[in-house]
Parts: sequence; C-alpha cells; structure tokens
Amino acid sequence: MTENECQLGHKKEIMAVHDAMDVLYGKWKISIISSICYYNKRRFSDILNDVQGISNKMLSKELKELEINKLVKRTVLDTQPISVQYQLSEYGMTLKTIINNLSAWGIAHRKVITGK
Amino acid sequence: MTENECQLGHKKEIMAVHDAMDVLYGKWKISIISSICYYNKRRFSDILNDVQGISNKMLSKELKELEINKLVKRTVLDTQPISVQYQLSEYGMTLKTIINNLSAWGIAHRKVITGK
DNA sequence: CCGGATCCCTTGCGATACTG
DNA sequence: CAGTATCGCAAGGGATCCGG
Repeated sequence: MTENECQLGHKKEIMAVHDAMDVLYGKWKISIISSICYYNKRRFSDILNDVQGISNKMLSKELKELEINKLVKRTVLDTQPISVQYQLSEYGMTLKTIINNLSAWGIAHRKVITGK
Repeated sequence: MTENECQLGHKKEIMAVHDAMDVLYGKWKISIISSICYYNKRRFSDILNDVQGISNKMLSKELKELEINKLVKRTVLDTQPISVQYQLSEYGMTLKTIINNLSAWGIAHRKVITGK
C-alpha cells in the first residue's frame, strides 16, 4: 500500500461494494440472476417457479431493471403462445463468481442455522 | 451429476442464494459488513462515516440484525464517553470472499457506467 | 458517543383481476 | 404465456429530539 492509499483508507472498496449493490439491490434480484445463470436460458414462468415466493409483478419489475442495467438479455420467441427467454448478457456473466460464492455460502449457512 | 441431481435441476443452488440473501438483505447491510471487514475493528461513528447516506437509526437497526445473526460482534469500550466497537465474528469472516468479489466487481462496474 | 423513541411521509410488494 | 393495472396495507427509512 502506498502512503496515499493509506490515507484514503478503504473508502474506495466500500464505495465499490455500494456501487455493486446499487444494481443488485432488490428483494429478489440476486435470486433471479442465479436462476438465469444456472440454467443459461430461462423463461419467465420458469423463473417464477425457481424463485419461490416471488409474484409475477415483482419478477416483471426486477427483470426490467436488470435489463436496463444490461445484466440480462430478453428475447421474445415466436412460439404459440408467445414465450420469452432470459439470459445473462456478457456483462451479466461477470457476476457468475459472486453467484457461486453466495450459493456456497448459503449452503453452509443453512447447515449452521438448521444445525445440519 | 447424478440422475437425481439432474432431476432436481438447480433448485438447491438457487435456494442457497436465497438463504444467503435472507441474512444479507437490507439496503445497507452489505456496505456495513464491508466497512467492518476492511478495517477489522470499527466504531459506530466510523461506520456512520464510511457508509455514505446511512442514518444512525438504520445503522443501529441493521447492526443489531447482523449481531443477532452472529455475523458481527459488538464490544462496549470503557472509555469516556463510551465507544462501541464492531468486528466480524469468525462466522462473519466467511463472507470475506464475497465482499472482496463484490468490491472488485463494483470497481469494474463503475468504469463501465461512467465510461472509465 | 451510542443509540432509542417518535413522527410521518414514501416505497415495497402481495393479491387480484385483466389484456394481447 | 407474459406481462400490465389497480388497490391497499405494511414496512422502510429520514429528521429530529432525547437519555445514559
């Protein structure tokens, strides 16, 4: 660490975490991303099923936000009736490590709170 | 992957992410953790400063939740006036990897949205 | 310095129903 | 199937003041 970095403390890292959460914040956002991430391609109703407890209203809303932030790509398939496919964008894929870590931590955490 | 795991799909991982977010969810929680994490020990007023925008009410509330979930340890120092020190518990430390990843991603993300 | 208590406005978000 | 529209309660969360 240079002298300058010492004076700054860890403000930069903490702000970075805040920046990340700015895009990821939302009751369901990270679960939605992980659903799409693990399946590669996923339809609206599939995600609705993966993420237990979410309503279609919230799914629609948070997917839209993720799309605006370029983390998720939306493709309308020409089926009858229409179906819509979601997948991570190139950029969204850069979150893969974080999702995997969260998943691993969550599995360990469940063991801790349930006592196994 | 065994046949059984294939049938289950990725439900397990997605639920794990959900479990993790159960403890980490909150507008400020992850920023608070990162502040404590990067400094090792941190006092109330310091965190109040690190996490820009947070109010003392919210800091107090979310710290309490983190304490209940055994992620953070609270120590009252016998100074005059009193000061209180927060640090990650052993268990809280297991989040370090996630915090680092989020920080790294946040730094990259800032470059993307500000165009450098 | 570290919070708790109160006040009060804003937002989240679930339920339900409806459309292309 | 993939959403949108509307309603309405509950929670979020800021500001301010207070007490140990």
